[in-house]
Amino acid sequence: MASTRYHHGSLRAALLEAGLRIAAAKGPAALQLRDLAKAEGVSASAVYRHFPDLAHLSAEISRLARERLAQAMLDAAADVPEHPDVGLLANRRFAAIGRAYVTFAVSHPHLFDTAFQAPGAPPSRPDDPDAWTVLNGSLDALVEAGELSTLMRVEAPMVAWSAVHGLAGILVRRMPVEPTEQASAVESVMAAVRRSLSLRGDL
Amino acid sequence: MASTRYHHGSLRAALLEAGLRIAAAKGPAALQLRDLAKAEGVSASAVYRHFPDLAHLSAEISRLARERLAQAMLDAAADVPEHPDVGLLANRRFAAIGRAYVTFAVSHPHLFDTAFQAPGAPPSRPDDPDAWTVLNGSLDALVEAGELSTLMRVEAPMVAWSAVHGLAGILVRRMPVEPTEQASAVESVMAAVRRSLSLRGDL
DNA sequence: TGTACATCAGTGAACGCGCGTTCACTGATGTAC
DNA sequence: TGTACATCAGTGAACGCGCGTTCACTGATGTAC
Repeated sequence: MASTRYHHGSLRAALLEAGLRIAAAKGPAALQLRDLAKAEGVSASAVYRHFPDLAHLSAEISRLARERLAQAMLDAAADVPEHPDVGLLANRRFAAIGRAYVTFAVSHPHLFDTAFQAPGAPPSRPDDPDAWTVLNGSLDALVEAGELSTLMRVEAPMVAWSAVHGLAGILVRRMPVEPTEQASAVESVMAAVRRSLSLRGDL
Repeated sequence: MASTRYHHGSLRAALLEAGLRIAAAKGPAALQLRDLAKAEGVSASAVYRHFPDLAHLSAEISRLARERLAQAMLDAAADVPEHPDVGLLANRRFAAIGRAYVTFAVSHPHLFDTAFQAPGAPPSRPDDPDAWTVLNGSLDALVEAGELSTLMRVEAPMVAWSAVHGLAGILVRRMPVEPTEQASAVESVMAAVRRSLSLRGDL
């Protein structure tokens, strides 16, 4: 219905969506102004009605990619079924968000790259949701449930994030890991994080 | 002495060195054929005497960056003083190569990016030295010294590498970590890896 | 309700730039006799 | 030892391309009266 209109109506949002699509398919280097405009059937100069330049546009797309990742983590945590043992539940949710992080990276490697590429301009607003905040919320729940000591709580974010972020990066670039080993690699690293934080091993 | 000669003499090697210098200073995106040629005072087309195209040249530079990283790990291990307790020594060397990995990334962030960027072409020969091999050698030494179980040995490479690679990536992109926290973040993650592999805590 | 007009959101041609690459060439080097 | 010549490793001008961006413009929209 919007295809033949002279006024697009929501070009800004449409450009961001097209950017996510293009980035997911071809990687952040494929975010080119002319291609983004063409994807929406619009002239290249129309983009400048909504963004000062390409750097700002791709910064927004990068932020959206990070938000998708964070949302995948939230969704994974919400998918964990309720359980009377709140400690077990908190452990399972913590595991779920870690797994979701790696799964997102493997499923959408180009989007993962887009999320953590230097975007050339700072995004206009902070990530919402934000992966770091989601992780810390999960750790707070573990402390509240008495599953994680307040001492461990201090270093837990860096320990957990380093592990899953590194694993994600390794799997995305397919470094020395064969595809068959991927699943076991994920479980190995998740279990290692739990051991290093003295969390339960059996979930 | 080679500056005014019509024949450069060792242009291939010089281009690779210039590439490392440029990549270290400005990142892998700055590896442009004309700039590389200019850095050696040579016409752009001279490059084609030594490389089929830019993709192959940058693939070699990327490989050299990875080799530098691996060499930094080897050097760090070699710098650990000898000790009668071979178990302690193996632990210290393992810690040293992990620290060296992160230190290299923080000290040469652009080179770290260059090492793990998709280079557009496969390198002409395998990495030598190779970081993955160095890591595994270090783990073998731990097993030989009776410090690491053969069961843990299986998953140890992915666990250790994920942690340091992830930490390196986080610190390089300065995500939510303030500079003052960097040193403690490194020690936290290193200690976490040791705990997760049931290695000694006191080195 | 209808009309005038300011404002908004597009068009499309053009610009300048810098990129990787090609091409015909030429100076330097090494080897055969 | 000196010379002819094939080969190697450069030059430098040119090409085509695609990029982000600018500019004068015009069609569509909404608001005041």
